[in-house]
Amino acid sequence: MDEAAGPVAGPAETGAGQRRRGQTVTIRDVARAAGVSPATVSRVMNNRETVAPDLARRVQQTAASLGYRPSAVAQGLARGRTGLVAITVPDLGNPMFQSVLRGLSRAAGRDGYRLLVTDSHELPLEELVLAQESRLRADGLVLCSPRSHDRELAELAHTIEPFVLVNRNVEGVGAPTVAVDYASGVRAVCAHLGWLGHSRVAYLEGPRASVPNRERRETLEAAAEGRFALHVVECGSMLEDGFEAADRALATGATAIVGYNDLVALGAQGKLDEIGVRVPDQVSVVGFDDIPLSRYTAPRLTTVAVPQEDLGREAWQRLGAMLRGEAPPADVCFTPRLEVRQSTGPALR
Amino acid sequence: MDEAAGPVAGPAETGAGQRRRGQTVTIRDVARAAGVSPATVSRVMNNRETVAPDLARRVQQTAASLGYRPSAVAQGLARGRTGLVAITVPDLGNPMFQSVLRGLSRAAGRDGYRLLVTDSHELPLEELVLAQESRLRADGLVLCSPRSHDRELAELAHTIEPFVLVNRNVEGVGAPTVAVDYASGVRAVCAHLGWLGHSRVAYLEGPRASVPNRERRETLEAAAEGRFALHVVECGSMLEDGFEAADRALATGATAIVGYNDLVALGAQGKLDEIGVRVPDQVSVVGFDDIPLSRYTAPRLTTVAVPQEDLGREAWQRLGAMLRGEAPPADVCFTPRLEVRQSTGPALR
DNA sequence: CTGGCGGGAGAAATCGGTTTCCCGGGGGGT
DNA sequence: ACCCCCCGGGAAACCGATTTCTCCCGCCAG
Repeated sequence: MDEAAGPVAGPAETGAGQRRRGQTVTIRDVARAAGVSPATVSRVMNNRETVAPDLARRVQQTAASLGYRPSAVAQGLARGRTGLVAITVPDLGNPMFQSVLRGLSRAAGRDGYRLLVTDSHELPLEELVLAQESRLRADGLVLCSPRSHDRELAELAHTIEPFVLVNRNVEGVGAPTVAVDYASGVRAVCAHLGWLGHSRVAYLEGPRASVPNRERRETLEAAAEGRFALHVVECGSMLEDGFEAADRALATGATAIVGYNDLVALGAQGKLDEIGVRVPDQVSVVGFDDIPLSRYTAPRLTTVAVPQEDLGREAWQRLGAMLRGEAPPADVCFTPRLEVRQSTGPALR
Repeated sequence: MDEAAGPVAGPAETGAGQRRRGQTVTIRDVARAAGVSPATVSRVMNNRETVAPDLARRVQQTAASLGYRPSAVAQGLARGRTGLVAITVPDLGNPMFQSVLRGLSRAAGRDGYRLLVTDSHELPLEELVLAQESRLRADGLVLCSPRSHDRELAELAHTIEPFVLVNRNVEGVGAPTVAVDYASGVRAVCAHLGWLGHSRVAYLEGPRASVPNRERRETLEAAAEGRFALHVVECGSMLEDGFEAADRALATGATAIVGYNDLVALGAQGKLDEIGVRVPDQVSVVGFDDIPLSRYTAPRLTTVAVPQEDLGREAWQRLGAMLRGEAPPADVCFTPRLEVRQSTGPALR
């Protein structure tokens, strides 16, 4: 229990620095202890070249010995930038968004920005409020797959600028956009299932507020026309939702189940396994996103692969540019790739 | 109602409130427009009772019509609190930490705090630097399963206070702690495997820097004494690591594989499936954490279940108390529960 | 009628840095 | 030898709020 064995403390305790309130060391304390002005300390801390080398060294030593660490908040106020990027996602528990997060985190981190993460819990109403609030504490915002209505988003757009939209296009909003052409993914799925001879397909529908969901459903409906019967089953976006919806999907007589996302598909697959329905022998299953786990389940999941980390990275390219006052790169739209694995097979006749 | 009492400063200056730099509406703009002092605007915005009702209303209307939104940064500086909590995790991609995050986010959110999330990418060296940096922008910190050495952590503890430790005990650090008694979990696993007749067990080891890993390994080694042969296989903390380590685990002749966590266990299970080794008929698999997916894989994973969201919630209880200046509740240590599912079975002789 | 009391609101200090402005001095050019 | 320019560094304004201190005014009691 060696208590005060402080290896750091050392030469502090100079008669100068009496703390007013807390024991935070301010720039003024350092200035006084080093016998210079706060301005000089600031210059030294920011590596301005206009300070004489020996003076700079002295200030640095003083700062170090006092354990001075500049207040990020005060810097934020003075500089007019916080060094934070806010990101709002519908569900932090979804690996898809985690990957986007990671991509963003890596890219922004390289430029010295940190992430302020907000989970809107799939609630369209809270979403924009949370986004606004986060934006207030950050320099920019990434709105990931927002569930809000176009109109509200457009109305409040000016309150969250600068921001980037990921996984969603909104008419009348001038924000840079990073999107995915899910429709082409859906068509690939249909072609694949058609080739395998499936004639009854069930779609496990995502949250009603989700725009990607609507897009997937509508594209499925359009592609199904004259090729196979499509049954839309209410579901959700999480594992449990898929698990519970599987029964209803089977009840439609479908031989192939398309999940709103991989979580839902895997949840359904779990249920099928539990009730002894073999995948893909009896029923095929398809997901969206290609979350890392899809590669490791048994059977491995056939899914529409989205370049998740790229989404985050591209988002930062645009947001970062705006923060630097540059024009952001043009909007980008990724074309997903159908990753055929083992959860799909010939239709059972 | 003396509206015209000319406190509106700018007589000659074309009366317009010209913005110096950006077009941010400040409290002074509102004050000028409403014909009051900034102090009064501040009082109104913070619902202080000492303002006459009609004046308050007028100020509110002015603020609204100008679209005034107080700067969170300036408030942070003036109030001495930012309303942010920082949390540092080794790997955001691990569902285990996501659940902790969610628990923390919910609990802290109820008290009006937002989360600043930092991923240390399993790098012990960066970890504390990142933590310090985050702490600077937040009012408190939650260090989740830190990989750093006890000594460094103890040395730097004062730079990140107030903070709470999750999933780790550190000698000589006065921080409140929320822990899990993994040792008892490990013993439960051993009892379970022993009962099933396993005599050769492989442990897929996590990151070297992970303290829970060391604890699990050592407890396993101790419990194995005289009961079964234990082979420690180098692995990691992610799906791919488990996938790649599975072969080496099999090569030891083990009939049961214990993964460092669920991801590793599931990765290994994926490999076993791929090479045609049946689980649990030929080999049993056990994980740690009980991430949501473990319930849905085929076969469903036997795992040591940790109350993940509770960890986050309890962490906030302690941090929140400290931020309020109260004494934090006593340290807590959860006892995990062995969740026996389908990935474990009798040993193949 | 007057002193005391209290509530409402403004002036100014403060929070902890950054940055502009300005001044004194040394060096170089003519 | 003189003048100008440049450079290092201090004083002070500023960023946008909060909060203390103070003042003014009206009301009530003596």
